[in-house]
Amino acid sequence: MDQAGERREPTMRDVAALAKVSTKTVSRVINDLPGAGPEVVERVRAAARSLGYRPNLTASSLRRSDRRSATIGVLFEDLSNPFDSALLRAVEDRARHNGVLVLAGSSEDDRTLQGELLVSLSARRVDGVVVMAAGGHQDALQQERERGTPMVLVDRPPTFGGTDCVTTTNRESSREAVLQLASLGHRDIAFLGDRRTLWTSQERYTGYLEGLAQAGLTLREELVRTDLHGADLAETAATELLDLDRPPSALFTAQNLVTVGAMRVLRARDQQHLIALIGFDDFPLADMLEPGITVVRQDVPGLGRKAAELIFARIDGDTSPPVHAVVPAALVRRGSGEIAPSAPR
Amino acid sequence: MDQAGERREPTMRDVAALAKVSTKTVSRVINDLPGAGPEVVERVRAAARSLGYRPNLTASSLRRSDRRSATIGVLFEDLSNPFDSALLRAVEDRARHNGVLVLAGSSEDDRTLQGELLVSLSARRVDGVVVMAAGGHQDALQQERERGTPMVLVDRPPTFGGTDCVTTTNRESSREAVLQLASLGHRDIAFLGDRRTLWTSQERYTGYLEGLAQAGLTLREELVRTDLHGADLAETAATELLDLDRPPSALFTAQNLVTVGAMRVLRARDQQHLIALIGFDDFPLADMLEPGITVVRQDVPGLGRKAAELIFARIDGDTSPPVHAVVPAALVRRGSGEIAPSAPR
DNA sequence: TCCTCCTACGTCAACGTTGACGTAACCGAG
DNA sequence: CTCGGTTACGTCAACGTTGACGTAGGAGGA
Repeated sequence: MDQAGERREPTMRDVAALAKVSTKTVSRVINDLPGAGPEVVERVRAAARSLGYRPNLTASSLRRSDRRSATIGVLFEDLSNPFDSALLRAVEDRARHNGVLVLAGSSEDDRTLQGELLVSLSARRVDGVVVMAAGGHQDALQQERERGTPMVLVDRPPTFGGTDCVTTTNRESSREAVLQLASLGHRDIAFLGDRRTLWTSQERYTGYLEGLAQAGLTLREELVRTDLHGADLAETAATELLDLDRPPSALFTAQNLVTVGAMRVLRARDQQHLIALIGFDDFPLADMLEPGITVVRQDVPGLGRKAAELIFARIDGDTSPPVHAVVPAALVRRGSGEIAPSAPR
Repeated sequence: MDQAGERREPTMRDVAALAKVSTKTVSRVINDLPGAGPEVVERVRAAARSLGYRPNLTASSLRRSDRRSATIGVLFEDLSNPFDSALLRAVEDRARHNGVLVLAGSSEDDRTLQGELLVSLSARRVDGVVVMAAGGHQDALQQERERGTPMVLVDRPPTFGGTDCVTTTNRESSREAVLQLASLGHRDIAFLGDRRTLWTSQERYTGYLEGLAQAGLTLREELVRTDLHGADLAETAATELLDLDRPPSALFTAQNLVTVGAMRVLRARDQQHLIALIGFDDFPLADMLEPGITVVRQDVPGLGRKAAELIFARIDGDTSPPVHAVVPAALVRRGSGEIAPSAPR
């Protein structure tokens, strides 16, 4: 069997020859354009079928005036992360609806890699890109945007103007989580966050501060731990926090993997029923744990749908002012966030 | 700001004009081909940079003799499923290494949709496709394959010849799981499986039968439940099984979501420490549950890497006989699979 | 000195498709 | 019967790029 098949793909010319018409007429039939009589249409269709003809979209988009490739780029941090993949899926569904396919890539939160992928995408002349911006400066994104590429940022807003974005209620929901803990009597609430370069981390931290302030609590700086990228760093930080002379009675973990790391530590010390925990971002089976993990759940499909809507509107020529859409997240109470402080001091 | 930027992309012609050379020379410089003097190279590079020139890969691949698009298609069941997305990520990493991007789509185990996506991919002239075949007949896949498109199937083998595939040790690992349960004294081991049309389900069921036979146990047909697509159906089935007059003392759940459904039921009835459970396919946090869930863990990155290796070899013209690569899975003992039968009868 | 070979370019056409435009045949109205 | 309009095609060139091939000029050998 020929894996690298040598057969030339049939072209419009082949179909035209078989149907005894011009290639232009074949083009009309294939694209359902008027100007072809019924019997010619039938003849062309039959010829195309018998040759196994498939239109070549790359040639077509090269020649077409709108220059559309019917392809968009999606550049997320890590496609194997449940958050990212759920987002991708939501975008994909909306894209399919428009007959558009998705070129997907993982930037690993690395600006260089993100830039390279962006170049690869633009070399393929995608109609637009949906990007989860890597932390730090966004020069490459801005440059691409200024070249005219329709662009929507998700999860994190642009640091430059003129570009749509979709984010969640990071600050408000974080504040709500902290207020929930405070209302139970917690006075020592720790913050464990991801990289400080990430906008979401900053926003969630701000929400934490607002929550403390609103509850009349004072910030204990030693209870704030940031730059915890990955569950392992989170574990270390959680251990250190719990080993303090005056340890926190509640933890607010501001990211997925940070929550997991903190959970591991609590379980290892058998403190999961003593120390309250609220995490940002839901994860599968959070309800099956003992206790169930209270989380701020983002509306991931909602984020993806909105991002897709925006990018397709822009591709279709919508020139209204840039939008910053905010999709509300919700506090899901499952137990771990409803633990009262054990021994008030 | 112009979201739908009207600026025409600079072309080789523009660069050539500015550098006062022919487009062919620009082509040589851009592609690092010999036949351009050092100062011309510098002039062209400068012109390209100042115009912000970006090569148009679609035009290039149209004209090139090898006709490569440097893009492959990936068609999985559901990109938001952790198994699928981990697989995608592994393929993507290998692809990036070759300067290749990935067009990704979810077929939802629907043959029609899979066929449509396949057509979309081939219209974009992808260099090859990696497919998780939808259940049932694979006519569309076979047809595409016979047109000469390099193709590798993952997770499920082709029902037609001449095509590479990569699968895991479904049967052997299932047998091992059942033998593990039998060795603890379990005689009533239930099987809960996904759609019977799926090859993996069939293989895992066969492994279950082999395990029973090898342990000298007789099959009780009422303990076999299949076609459980999704956690909800699995819940119903598990409930019914546990309500039998002579309920199983151990469950072998042959798929991800089926395991989750069964777990929910066990927990709801507070039997998670009484009834043994082994699931096929690992999932995040399986170790954090009480008890930890014993699973057959597939080597997902290994599967993805192998699939990518095969597809790129074929794209590069490897015409050796088709391969069926098998990546070993491993039994991960965490507790739920090590529960002995409570009251032997 | 003349011829050959090589280097560094340029010219031209073609990849598969479609926009712009041309034209022959036909139709209905005046 | 003529004229304007419409329908159903066809012709041609161009999208951005590269393969095939041509050529001027210089280097080098006999």
